[in-house]
Amino acid sequence: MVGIIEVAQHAGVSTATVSRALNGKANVSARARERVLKSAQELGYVASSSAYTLATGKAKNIGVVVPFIDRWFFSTILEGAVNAIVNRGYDVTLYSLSGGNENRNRIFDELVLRKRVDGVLTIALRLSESELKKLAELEKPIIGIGGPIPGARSISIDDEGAGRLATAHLISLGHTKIGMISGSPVTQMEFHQPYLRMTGYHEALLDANLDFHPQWMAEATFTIDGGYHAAKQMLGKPQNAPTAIFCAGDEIAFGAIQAARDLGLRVPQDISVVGIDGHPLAEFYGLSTVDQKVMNQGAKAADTLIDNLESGDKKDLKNFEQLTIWPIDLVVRSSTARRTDS
Amino acid sequence: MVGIIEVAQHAGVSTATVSRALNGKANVSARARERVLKSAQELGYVASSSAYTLATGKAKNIGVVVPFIDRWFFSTILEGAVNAIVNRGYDVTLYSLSGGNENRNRIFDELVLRKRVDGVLTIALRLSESELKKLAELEKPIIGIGGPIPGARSISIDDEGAGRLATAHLISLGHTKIGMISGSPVTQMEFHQPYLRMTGYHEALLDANLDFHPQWMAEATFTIDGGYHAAKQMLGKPQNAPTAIFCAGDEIAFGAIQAARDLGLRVPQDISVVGIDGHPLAEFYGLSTVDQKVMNQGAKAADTLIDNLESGDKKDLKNFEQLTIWPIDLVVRSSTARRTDS
DNA sequence: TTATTGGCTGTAAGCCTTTACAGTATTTCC
DNA sequence: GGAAATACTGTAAAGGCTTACAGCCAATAA
Repeated sequence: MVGIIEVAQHAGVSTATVSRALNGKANVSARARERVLKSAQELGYVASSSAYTLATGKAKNIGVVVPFIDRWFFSTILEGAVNAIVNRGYDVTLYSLSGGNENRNRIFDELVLRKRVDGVLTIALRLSESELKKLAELEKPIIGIGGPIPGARSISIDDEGAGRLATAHLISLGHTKIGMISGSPVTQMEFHQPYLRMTGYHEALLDANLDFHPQWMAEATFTIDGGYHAAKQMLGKPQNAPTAIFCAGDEIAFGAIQAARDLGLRVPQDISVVGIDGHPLAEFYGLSTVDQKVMNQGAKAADTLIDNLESGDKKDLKNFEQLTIWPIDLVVRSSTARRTDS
Repeated sequence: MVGIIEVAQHAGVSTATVSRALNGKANVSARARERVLKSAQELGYVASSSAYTLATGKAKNIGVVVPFIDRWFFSTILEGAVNAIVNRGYDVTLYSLSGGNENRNRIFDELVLRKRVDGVLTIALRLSESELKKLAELEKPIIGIGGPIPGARSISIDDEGAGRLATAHLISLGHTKIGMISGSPVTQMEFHQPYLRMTGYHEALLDANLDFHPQWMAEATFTIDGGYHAAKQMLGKPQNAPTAIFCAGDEIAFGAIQAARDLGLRVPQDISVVGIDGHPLAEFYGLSTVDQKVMNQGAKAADTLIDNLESGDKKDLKNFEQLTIWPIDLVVRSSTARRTDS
């Protein structure tokens, strides 16, 4: 295994100069730098990251914690975050909580403590008091996506506003019988998106002086089949069915569209459907949706975290609470239309 | 920051004893061990991983390389692998190639070389000559999922056999006009699954003395809308449409089912559809499919890799080529039925 | 009783970098 | 030409752990 000493000998300089040259530090003559670079290249030398970390205290590594990997929302944020992190020259250590909650303690205790990571990015995760305390003690910057984190930085859309926007869109099309299929939380430790989106729905109804009917409210897992079954129940009732449905997520909406069709209802003539997300299949299904540019959220959070890390500014490392509201955008397609009196 | 020295003082022993006790080594009296554990607990001590790695040469970390994260197949394997790895007490460093190929070199050069990882798990990735050489030189064990890797260990289903099995299932139901929607590779550096599955399809036809009609062959991206569009073309032709379709992936099959319905064809009465994968939505769509237990593949590969790593057996570290064929299983649901003469 | 063994324990070297500090060569300015 | 500043360069300490080796003591054997 070739180390810094071999490179130094090969280049005819000291290890200090090799280190300086390779790390782009000042105080290295052009000639020395060139020779070092060439030697390192030739010998295929790359500095040991553990020695680097031990000496500098920097791990060049970001810990990313997700509740699940194999779901569209999480994997998409992850994709955005991972690419952004790698582009900044950092590695990512991935922790998934899907393996069971007993891992959770270990993750926060050991992995962060062990100086494996310089900072932590959590996705759609509420942190417990003690977890926050631990992270704060270590002065590791944290950033969260999906909801506010007490004492730390975070990025989230305005879920309530998104619910209001989607519902208002339906109202503006003349709908008065508007149902909602909400999402059920997948784990205990998530944010209250479903609840907030529902609140937005209620507010929009209230603003328009529309009644809320409990039978127009359902809950489903954030999947196509969840949405399908819920919508089938809601739309299958012979009378008093809504003419429009707001779904808390796009996948739910895809299922709802499917269910409507299976019931012989035309979308959008007989029933309008709107979702939240901006799922890649929304285009295919012609789904009108509140786009929240999921992948970009991951990238943005990662960049913010690393900016933070690198802005030697100590004050920045203090994880003062700060919630950045991520913009959303209503994309109207063919699943919503003006209400037709039938 | 509390280090091993503080723990040693607190417990009234030497650092050597602390290290031995914490790592479960022999030659520590029960009393000393207990006191060390208690002190470490009280002080909230966890050994620095960089120091550990530097001293032992072990990173307790597995590098996982995927072409994409935000696609069902990859994220599911990843989920399985990550959970298995964490259960073995290792971390996972995740590399995605989706950010562009210029990252690829960096990943193999630096990240592995830098001793960040003890081993590498690649998912659905063909490795180049030089990448294999690099890994071999470093004597880092590698394992791949999705196809054979020259000179290294790998796990894969028999793609040709899967194609044969799916097609034979349709044939056994009396179908003679059998189409196939193949998948298009997403990146250059993937295995030839689409091609192999197609070969299996051809073989099965040949075995049954059935003709192959080029117009019954289409290609689609591995997505619902890809399958939808391809199937619509194939089934939309007024005459000589197939009565059954074999899709190279479940998502393609979902789209095909959709397309058939939109064309007024009943599944399975008018058209049978079979896929490959075992996607969680297969149940919902009633899709007959060749289940390849994707998540388990990830877990199995991870466990094999770590077994390898820990079986101090030097011979095992030689990455002798070895392809483990992963079992598949035809799951028959309601999307396939006996051909009815129409 | 003494000699041997075996179980524990501690000291200190080693893992591979980075970087403070001191030292040398070169340039600049009177 | 000499002094002072500048630009490099090298030596060696530090970072926090593991572990080889030597030392100690109590237990066992003779």
